[in-house]
Amino acid sequence: MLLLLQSLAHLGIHLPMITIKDIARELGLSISTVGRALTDHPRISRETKERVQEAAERLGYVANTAARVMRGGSSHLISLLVPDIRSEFYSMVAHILSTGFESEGYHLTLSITDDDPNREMQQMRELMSARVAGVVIVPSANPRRETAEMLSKIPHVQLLRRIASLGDWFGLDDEQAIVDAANHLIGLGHKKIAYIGDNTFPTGKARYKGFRRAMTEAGLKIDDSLVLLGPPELKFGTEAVHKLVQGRKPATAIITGAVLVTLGVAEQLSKLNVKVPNQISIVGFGDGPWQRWWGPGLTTLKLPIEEITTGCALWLLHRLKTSRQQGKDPHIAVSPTTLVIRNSTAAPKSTRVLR
Amino acid sequence: MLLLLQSLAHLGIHLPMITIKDIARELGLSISTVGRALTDHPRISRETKERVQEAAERLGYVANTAARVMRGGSSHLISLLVPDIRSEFYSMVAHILSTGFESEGYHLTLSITDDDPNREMQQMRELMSARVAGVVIVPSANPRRETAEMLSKIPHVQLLRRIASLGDWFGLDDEQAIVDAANHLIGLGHKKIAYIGDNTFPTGKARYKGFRRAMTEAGLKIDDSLVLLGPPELKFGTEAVHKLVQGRKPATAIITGAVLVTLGVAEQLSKLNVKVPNQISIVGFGDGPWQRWWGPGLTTLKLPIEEITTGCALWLLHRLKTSRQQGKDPHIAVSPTTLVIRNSTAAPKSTRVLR
DNA sequence: CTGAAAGCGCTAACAC
DNA sequence: GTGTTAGCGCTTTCAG
Repeated sequence: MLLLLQSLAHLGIHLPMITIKDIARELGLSISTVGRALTDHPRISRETKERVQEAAERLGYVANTAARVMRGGSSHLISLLVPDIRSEFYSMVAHILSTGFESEGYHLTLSITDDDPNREMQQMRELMSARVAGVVIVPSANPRRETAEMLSKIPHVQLLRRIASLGDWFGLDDEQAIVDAANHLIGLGHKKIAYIGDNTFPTGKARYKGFRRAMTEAGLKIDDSLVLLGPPELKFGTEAVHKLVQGRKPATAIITGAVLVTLGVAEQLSKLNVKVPNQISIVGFGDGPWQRWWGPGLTTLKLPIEEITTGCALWLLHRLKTSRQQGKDPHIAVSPTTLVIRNSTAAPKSTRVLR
Repeated sequence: MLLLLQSLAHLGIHLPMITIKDIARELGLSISTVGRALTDHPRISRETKERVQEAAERLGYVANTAARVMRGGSSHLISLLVPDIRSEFYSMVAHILSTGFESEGYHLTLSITDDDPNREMQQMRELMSARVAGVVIVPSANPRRETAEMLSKIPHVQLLRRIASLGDWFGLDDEQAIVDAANHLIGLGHKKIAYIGDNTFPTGKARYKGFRRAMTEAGLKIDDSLVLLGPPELKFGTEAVHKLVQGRKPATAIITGAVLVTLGVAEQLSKLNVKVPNQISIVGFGDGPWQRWWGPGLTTLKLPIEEITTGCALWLLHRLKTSRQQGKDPHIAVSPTTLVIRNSTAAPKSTRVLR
């Protein structure tokens, strides 16, 4: 019989799933007894439990999540909303979350927003409809009000990017990161430092602020023609390099303020055969395997992704257990970045000549 | 009232969701009328539909997927099971699938198997329980029988790796890929070619077979001490390089037969300061940004990921529409790889000396 | 210890 | 054009 069913399945005939009712009929028990046996209810005899267990396995019974959810139970689904999972950044996040949640009985769903507030809202609608237990979101620059409303109804955490009105957040010390990068260059004697980064997202603004702060504190003037602000995308990085190269005022160093921008800039510098660090120094944002191999090795800001993602996961799981949140201030966790110095940064030519 | 509800929500008090019943009460209509209005039923007056629509939006109604699923409807969930989403490879797959499915009203869930058959089985149980509509799986080397049984009950496709008994598959022409790589090296005059790859998965076996075939067809002897077989992981790649370097018989070229192995080998060659292609040539497996920048530029096999993933997505969506599969042979789609020649391959020293 | 029955939210067959 | 009702699979009272 079982074999027959399987061969039917192999033919692509998808049979109805086995339910608690089937087991009850098979064993001549009532539905509720079977249900209790399956949930290890104390007032069920061991013998009955064993019989039920055996029958369940034999018939290939799989509990129906939908039914549980309908009764007000959890979907055991936690969703991750990111702009683009191809980023090594976000794929690392997804991996950690998926692994971490699974061990707690939760399952990860993945939504790509492409930084489009409408897609983001649409995805959130789906998630609300599926009654996801929780959400980890890297929000777009300007989430729709409806998105915020939906989020407010379920446990959620922001990751990396922060929209103040959305509550809890785990992220980087963005401003200080760029301050560190700039100070490193300033310490090497650079004065004409270009900044290529984002100014759309709060994180981007913070990084840019860090750049200005470091320059100001060092008593250096910021040359506006060396500040290129745009979306945190690979394409913007490549274009920015073009502009920089074509501009009259030469920079002796570049700081990039976003992961993909760094990739675009690096790619373009290679393509244009710019000598690093002879012609120009560069400090990147984000570290991984390729940053070690690119040109002379990229001096870059290493981001504590594992750290903040793990923190984020633990926090959300905690929130899911303690159903009711304290009506307190949002939880904010800021993690520091680390400047990894390789060979893409050196003293500027003029300085070295003067020495 | 609405404002009150929202402020409550902001305090973390998660209210019960609005149901079709609430709308009915609000409007003094019956439940079924509201239900029909929401699904744009023909026999409902326009006026009623508009009133219902308005009320639904005002109250923030979100349909309950669980209820739909319980009635035999689709969960609109499609699952992707991969060993490790951090691979640029699989994250690309995830991105394409998520985007592609979303436009068809499906949502992607992500399961990490870590190539562990038990985790794989456990994940599948969860998915069956959640009544996912379909599954895209990169199977582990030896899936548990129960995993196969569960898969047989729902529409599914294998991606990249293929277990014959699991049916439909979209993958690469693995054997031919390595034949191309080997022929390139053989054409350059290499005779002592090392192969570092996997021999656990069917795909790995096919690649290794390609290596042997190319060597045999060229009349070259395969030196077993130059064949290093192990799991398709970064660590194995680095270890393999160590063994190769310590071995007495020197290879003049390396072929790597897996993406992560390539990464490990490349990393290790850099670390050991091996001159490429002077001391040794190398052909990698898989292309991306870093392969261009690594050392002199890595000659490598470019994989048509977008192509096979898109094909895979379309096929699965098709299967979901035509509920009943033809009881025919499994659908097999093989896509060719492309050898991208950069500067990590050159004629072996001895040959050049002789010229 | 076990059974009967209600109800979660929605859809659809059946009234009117 | 709209209302009534049954039932999807499961949990959870309430009865034995």
